[in-house]
Amino acid sequence: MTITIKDVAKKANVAPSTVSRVISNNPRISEKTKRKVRKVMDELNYHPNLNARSLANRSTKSIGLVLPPALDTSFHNPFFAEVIRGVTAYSNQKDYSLYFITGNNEDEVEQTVIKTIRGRRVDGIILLYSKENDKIIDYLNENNFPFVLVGKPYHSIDDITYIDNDNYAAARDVTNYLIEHGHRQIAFVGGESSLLVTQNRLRGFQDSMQLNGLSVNEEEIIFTSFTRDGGRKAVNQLLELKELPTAIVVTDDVLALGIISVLSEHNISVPKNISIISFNNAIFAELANPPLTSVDINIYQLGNEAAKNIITKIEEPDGTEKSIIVPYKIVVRGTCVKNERLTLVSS
Amino acid sequence: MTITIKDVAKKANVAPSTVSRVISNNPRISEKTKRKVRKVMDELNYHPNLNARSLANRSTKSIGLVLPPALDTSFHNPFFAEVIRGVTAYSNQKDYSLYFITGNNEDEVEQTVIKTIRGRRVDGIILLYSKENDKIIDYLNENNFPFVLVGKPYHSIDDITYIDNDNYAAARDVTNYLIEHGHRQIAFVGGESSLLVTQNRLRGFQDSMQLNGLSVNEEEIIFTSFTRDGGRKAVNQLLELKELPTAIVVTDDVLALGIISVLSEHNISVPKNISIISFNNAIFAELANPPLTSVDINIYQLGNEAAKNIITKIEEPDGTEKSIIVPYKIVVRGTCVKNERLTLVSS
DNA sequence: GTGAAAGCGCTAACAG
DNA sequence: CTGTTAGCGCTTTCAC
Repeated sequence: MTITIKDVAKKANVAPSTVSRVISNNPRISEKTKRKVRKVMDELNYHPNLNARSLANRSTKSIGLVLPPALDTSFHNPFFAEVIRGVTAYSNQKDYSLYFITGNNEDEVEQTVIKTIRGRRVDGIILLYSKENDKIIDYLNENNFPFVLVGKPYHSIDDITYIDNDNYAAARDVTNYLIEHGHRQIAFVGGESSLLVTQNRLRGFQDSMQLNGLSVNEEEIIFTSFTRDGGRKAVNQLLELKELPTAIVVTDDVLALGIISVLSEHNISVPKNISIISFNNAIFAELANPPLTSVDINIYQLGNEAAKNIITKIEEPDGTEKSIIVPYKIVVRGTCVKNERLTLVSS
Repeated sequence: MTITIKDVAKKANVAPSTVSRVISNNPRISEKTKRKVRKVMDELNYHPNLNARSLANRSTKSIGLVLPPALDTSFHNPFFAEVIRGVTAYSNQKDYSLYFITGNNEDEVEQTVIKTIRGRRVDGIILLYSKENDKIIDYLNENNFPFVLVGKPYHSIDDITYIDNDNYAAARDVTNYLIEHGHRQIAFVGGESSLLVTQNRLRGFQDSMQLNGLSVNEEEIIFTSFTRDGGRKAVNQLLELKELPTAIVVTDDVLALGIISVLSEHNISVPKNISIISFNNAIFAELANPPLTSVDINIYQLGNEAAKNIITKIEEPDGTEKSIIVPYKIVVRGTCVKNERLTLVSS
């Protein structure tokens, strides 16, 4: 029923091996027979069986995309859709397919990764998130399996190729920006504290504050989840402070959204009563009310570079692919203004 | 280097076929040898080569997820992340993997679908969107390839299994809801008009209006894109009306977000000056400012049922899988209030 | 430049 | 209950 390489060979009066060579565009085949064979392939509407091919040549032309566990609130983050866009653009062009790897919890994800790799379903892996003590990264490293990380590695930073922004610098910039706008009491709200991106942005924030002679209390640093309850938790904690900060550095637009909404329940208006600056410039940052002042981290490019990196790594195993830092920039919109409140905090 | 079924067989003193049977948990193998073989598999850390297996038994245990072209603004819609969550939950449990199929434009998507299917990389397809004159759906239909559609088919509705909400009824409900709240002049804003979901919701809106003796001008029906510019375009068109509507039915939360934000640029506040009710109850509907009154269409369940459907279809080709209508409900939040404006429109 | 034949790692009759 | 034997559809030496 299914038409195979043999059918093509027979009809074109050549050997199967010749057809195979035509498929892979082997230069040792004459243009004449190439044309002849291609014509027959068209007539028969032939499409190669990719499993057979993968089995024979030990290559799948597929790459595995590892996402955080589907039950995590972060799974919904538009960040992933946008990285995947970037990945797709490049991988499609290079004729690579994407395998989607996730699970309901961390263990399931890990098991799926192992099964997929050992099952020889993919030639390489793109890890779409980075967190502390991640077993997957260790597995990949130990087994010398080609992979690239989107984000900063928790350890072995010199042995792992990664694509990331300079989140530390970005967070410093952002904090400096607030300080330049007259803010002195600034809080920090981040996502899960085990996420590397949270940690890096926190350090940038802290260093900027310190270098500017500003103090940060422990209660002004908050970790929470990407839900309304998460936003509520953060806001409640802020409300308990003797004085409300005049500005907040928020590590993610989704988080900012929730905080703004909950604040307005309390009749605290952004940016009039409090300024917010967040990260990622997700697609809806411009759709928010008010539109978010946010750090554009070039998510698309992050994905695109990751794809480029893993594919060349696969195709040139001896090549020495380097990690890449993607630039960022602050996009000023409507959540951030000069501090009008008189502040008694002195350096 | 790679350890195969033969290695396991040798070490366990059985034939390769026996090992194969143990893997597939064939009941005709004694518990004793099963244990023995499994022990050896563990010791050798054996994992089957899935390509070889797929080649031999003509089944991949993979399903293809077809997404809209990555360049479409709709690609970012959190809808997809949530359906995929639903799909994942079920497919993981059933030990199916997911292949990610998309492209930069419609043709690319179609080519990728064909290559993937003919290349025997997947056993079935879940189509994650439904639009007019979709070639992919025709291809799938003509080739009798197992697939299920999330959304309503454009044609051949009796030959295609689909998972959808009753979007027509939902839109009627929503419009009735606004009318019951005193609104008389109501506008409609939808996404791309070629999307079936847009069409179905529009019909529901129109019928409700008509049945309530309310008229709708052509200019009060607007199609636009999921961006701020899209929102701006819609708002501008509304501002040109002799009188601003007191309420809007919006087919998607993302759209609603943009409209609310642009309206507030014009000092038109939601819900004070205009009520909005939208669809999907996306993850950030509750995070918006104000939180969106939205129709919860149970996206997760949509995905879950789709997975269930396609997998049983694959495993029982003679079974008669039926289409499924997933329930919806209006979630009242903060974008919708009673019409306070005096209206002269009479029925 | 092209063909013959072996083999990738697994499953599926068929036999016993 | 288990082993033997042919493939699945392709690629890849090795000849010529």
